[in-house]
This record gives sequence, structure tokens and C-alpha cells, in this order.
Amino acid sequence: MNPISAPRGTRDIFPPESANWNRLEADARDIAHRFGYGEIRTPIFEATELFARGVGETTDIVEKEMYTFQDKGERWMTLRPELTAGTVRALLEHKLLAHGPQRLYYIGPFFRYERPQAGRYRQAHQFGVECFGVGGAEADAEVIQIAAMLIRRYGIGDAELNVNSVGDAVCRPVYRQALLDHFRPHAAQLSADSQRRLERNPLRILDSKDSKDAQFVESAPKMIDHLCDECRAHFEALKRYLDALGIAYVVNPRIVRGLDYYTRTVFEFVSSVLGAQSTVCGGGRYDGLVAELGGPPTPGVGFGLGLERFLMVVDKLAGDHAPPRRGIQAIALGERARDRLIAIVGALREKTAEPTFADWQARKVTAHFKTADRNNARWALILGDEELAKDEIVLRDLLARSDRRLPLVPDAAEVARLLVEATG
RNA sequence: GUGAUUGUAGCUCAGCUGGUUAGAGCGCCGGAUUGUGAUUCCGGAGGUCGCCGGUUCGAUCCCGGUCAGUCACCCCA
Repeated sequence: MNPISAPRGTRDIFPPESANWNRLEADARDIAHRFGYGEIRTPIFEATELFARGVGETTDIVEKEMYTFQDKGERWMTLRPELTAGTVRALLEHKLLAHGPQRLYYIGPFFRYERPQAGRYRQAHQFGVECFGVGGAEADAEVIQIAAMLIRRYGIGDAELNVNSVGDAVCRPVYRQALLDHFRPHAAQLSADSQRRLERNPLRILDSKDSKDAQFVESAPKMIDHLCDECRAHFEALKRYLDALGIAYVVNPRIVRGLDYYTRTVFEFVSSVLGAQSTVCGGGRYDGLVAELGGPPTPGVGFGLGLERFLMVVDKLAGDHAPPRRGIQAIALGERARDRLIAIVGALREKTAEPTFADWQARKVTAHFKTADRNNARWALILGDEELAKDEIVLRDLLARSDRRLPLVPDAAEVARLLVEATG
């Protein structure tokens, strides 16, 4: 057995599964393009300080959950743990925010040093969009529609859109204090985790899973009842736009974000089939982020969608329907036939996008047909001594189980043309 | 980082409170059928029983460690 294995929390993807990835990525790109979003590609690693922003609660993240290393020039580098920071860095570095709103999407891997479990890997992949420079709720609705369209295209009726508002720098501190006032008197009765969160990040108590916290969370004040006028208007506008777009949602006051640069809208698409890692897509507005990274104050809104989790949901909800048979299995019987068939197969591959399979090993016909079935081929093309003697080539319809003979003319390209015609 | 649980053939799994050459189904290769896919029948290949150590006359089985998968917590940028 090979002593070298894939690193913990990483995965190899083979056919036919890799085809699902390609299709999902193509659909994500297609939908993003429909909304006028263009792709941005940024480095897989960045200077550590780009991700080491914020204070207090993020130091754990920096130390424990990032792949950080020193390069040979002794610079501190980190494998990107998310893709938004690199996007903002690139926009600032190239001064693109001076050109008005920027609508971008990305697809790619990110890295987090966490203990793996279902739907959580150390190398995972994300499709995300970012809209910078539009402060109005129409942008929030726009990015939500992108995610909703992708989810609907895959028929994930199970995924539910949860929306909430976390306020802004004006109203969130007030709310935070209201939360503290609510929980502090009961601190001793909260779970140990929530007692810790009480000091560090009281908003996080709201999504506690501990039953000890349930009754206090239930009665806790809600952010949406403490929004300032601007934030309330924004939230109301968002709901209007979602209604106008025909996108169903539920207001879930327990959706929160830990970091200060998040403002107003937060949303998640959640699926019940995923277990504890149930969020298939999470996003929101982060009007404070660009400034925090040293840029001009610029509103932004976007989401990230985990490809692993998305495909898990698709896999669990969709029954296995056999893909349609495609392409031609070339079967050569004998060396002379093989020499002839190689040219024909080569010409076929020039002329048609349908796959042409060829197994040049000297095997029995029965074995070749089994290979054709395994390749899910639609047609079999058989050339042997019998056909060579009559200047014919046999094209077998593997669905109808019937043979048909085509003329074997000297020009391989002409044979290929006839085959494309016959199989079209 | 915490707790629980599982590692036996390519895959899914048996394997008796420790005892001879570790099994099945599926898959793969070949044959029955020397040129036509299914079914059936026959044969074959494929295993350091995750790894290291300990106990024992003897370990897939018991013990310790370690690596990995899974589930939940923590975290979720």
C-alpha cells in the first residue's frame, strides 16, 4: 500500500464525480455573467497581515486555523482562508474602486486548519460574488437572486433562505448592550460556552445549540427590533425587492456575524440534509470591510457558496438517473484493422465534439463491448479482417442493438465524415 | 482544540469471549461463446487485517500509542 496519502481534510476527485464539479462551475459562471459579474482570480496565498485583521476574537483564528508559513525571504504568508480579502486587496492595489461599482465573482480553493467532518475540509472550494460600491438594498437583492437562481437550477427545493439585519455602527452597539443586559442576570445558568461568549462575542449566543441556553435565547431582544432608522429602511427595502423578485425567505433573528465590518443584511441558505454543517451559502453586507483594509469607505455585499456542500446536497436529493449514452467506442480486431482505425479515430476527434473511445489492446470482441458499456458509449465502430476484405466498416447502435455497414473508403477523414453523419 | 465511534480485497461487509493456508457479495481479468453487450455457469488475480509497540507459546481479535474516516461540540473570516 502506498505510504503517501492525501493530507488530512483533503480529497481526490475522479471521473465521473469531477464532471459534476465542472458542470456546477459552468452554471455558476453562466449565472454570474447574466448579472453582469466578471471573474476575478487572485493568488492562493497572500501576506498574512491581510487576513490577520480585526482584534480580540480573531486572534484564535489567526493562530489556530490558518495555514501560515514563512517563505525563503522570511515573509509571513498564509494560504487564503476565504476569498473576499484577496478580492478587496486587488481592487485597492489596482485602484479599481475609483471606477465606480465593481461586480465580481470568483471560484477557487481556500484553506482552513480545522478538524474535518462532513462538509468541512481543510481544502474546500467556494463560488462567491462581491458587489462593491452600491449601498442600496437593490444590490443585496441582486446577489441573493444569483444564489437563489443557482440553487433553483439544481432543484434544491429543500434550501431555505434566512435573512436578518445586524444593524450598523450606530445601532449595533446599542443592541449589544441590550443583549448583555438580558443575559448577564442569567449568566450562571448559561452553558459554559455561552458564558465565555458573553464576554467575547455576545451575538454568538444567539446561535448556540446548547439546550441550557434555549429559553434565554428565546426571550432575548432581537436586532431587528433595535435597528436605527436607516437600517430599518434598508431591511424593509430588501424585503420588498425579494418579494418583487419572487424569492421566498424567512426572517431569522438568530443569524449573526461575529466581526464588526458586517453591516445590515446577513443571509444564509440552509439545507436540512447536511447535518451540523448545514449552511450551503452564506452572505451579507460588509460596508466596513474596505475601509478596514485601508481603502476608501466603500459599501459591499456578497456571498460565498461552498461547492463541496452544494454538491453533497445535490447528491442526497437527486436520485441516480443514468446519464445518456454518448459517443463512439472504436473496436479494432487485428493489427491491420488497428492501423486503419487509428487514422479514422483521429479524424473523428477532429470532426466531432462527441467522445470517441478506443481501447487498442488485443482483446476479444465481448470484452470490447463490455468496455463500450462501461464508457457509456452510444455507438460501437467495429473494424476487422472481415470488413477490410469487403471495404466496409460496421457501426453498431448500442441502444437499438442493430448493425449497419458503411463504405470503408481510403480517406480516413471521409470515413469520419460519414460516421458523424450516420451518428448525428 | 473537546468528546464519541469506526479502520479486514478496488467497493460494501462477515470473521465464534486469542488457535492451522482470513471469507462472501459486487467489481475486475479469462473461459464456456476461436466476431457482438444481458442472464447463467466455470476459473483466476487481488490482503503486511491502517501503522508502531506491548501482553501471550500464539494477536485481525486483548492493551497502549499513532495516523485516518465518520458524528457532535468549539469555530465559522
